[in-house]
Amino acid sequence: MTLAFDPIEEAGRNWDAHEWGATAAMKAATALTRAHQIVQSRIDTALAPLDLNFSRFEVLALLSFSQAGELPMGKIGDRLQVHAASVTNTIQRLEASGFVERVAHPDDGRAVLARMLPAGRRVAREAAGALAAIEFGVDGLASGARARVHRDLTGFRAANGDFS
Amino acid sequence: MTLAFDPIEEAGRNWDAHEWGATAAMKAATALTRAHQIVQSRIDTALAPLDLNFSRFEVLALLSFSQAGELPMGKIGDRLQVHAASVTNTIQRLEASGFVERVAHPDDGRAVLARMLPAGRRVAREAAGALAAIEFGVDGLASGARARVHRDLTGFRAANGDFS
DNA sequence: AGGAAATAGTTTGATGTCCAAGTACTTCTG
DNA sequence: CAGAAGTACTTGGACATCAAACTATTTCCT
Repeated sequence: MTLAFDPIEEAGRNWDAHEWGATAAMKAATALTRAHQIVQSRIDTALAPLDLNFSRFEVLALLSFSQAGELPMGKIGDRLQVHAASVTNTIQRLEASGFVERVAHPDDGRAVLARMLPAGRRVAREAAGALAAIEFGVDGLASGARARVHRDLTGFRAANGDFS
Repeated sequence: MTLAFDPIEEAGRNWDAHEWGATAAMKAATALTRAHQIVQSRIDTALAPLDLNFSRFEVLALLSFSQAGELPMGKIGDRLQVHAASVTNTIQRLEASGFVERVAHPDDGRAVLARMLPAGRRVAREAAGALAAIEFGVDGLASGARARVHRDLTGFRAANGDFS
């Protein structure tokens, strides 16, 4: 279903006509939402054949980059900025796929380590290739636009306390 | 939980170190995702006291802008680019809140019209004010950045067939 | 040392989204 | 004009996320 006009521009005209205010902000926020949906959908499509979605891939990538190939659950949640319950769910899914295992933390009886298994390391590399091949879904952004968006959104994230 | 560094930059360094490729694309896509999460969360927080979320608000806005204050379900899905099943769900929720009613389409026995009720029209206006007050969550983007992001992402959406 | 407070995870329940299948109605076609 | 094909919507199931309540363990404080 492709519309013959930009629904965001149409919404902007209506927004103005009704004097609802902040039209430019509305258009920027809505464009951001739509663009995100497109990117996410393309990424998930590329990862589906590998029995992964983006969340699960992010966990595998994080474990790939860690020294020992293992991290406590909480650390994973902090880094990926997702809720602890979501981490539990994601790790269970990865465990069911045979990509990670859960082991007790040696020094802290409360903590659980997620540890990468060989199949996980293999699929992570493969998934990275699949994502690079589709340019993370943003090949529709020329390199200039890509850098601008990255820079502007990084400033936005900083302004909103995403990191400091 | 605020990290003391940008996790996206950190991921970029690891990505490079492991030669996983397409680092710039990865950073742009990830920044887009995080920025979207921030905006969405701020919008939903602003709308929660009105018994709305962004999806339900979008439907009310669309109905507010329509001539008769009513639209067939399918039309709503097309415009907002969401699945028909999601429209059904969203309208049921709005109906339960007393914001819309569902009536049979006069000319097409298959179709159902969602029709705005007075309470819906009232809350839509109120919600629009609440969103304008927080600048749709993008007040962290200065007007220059806002226009750039809007323009670049509109180009991206067009390149991906979001409209033509 | 010993109880209060903090921390790490899991579980449960509410939301929301999509896909696939099903129902009902309309339009197309020979 | 009857059967085939298409369209509009709903339903049920899978999945993901988050918030709140709960368990277990550790740390802090006197």
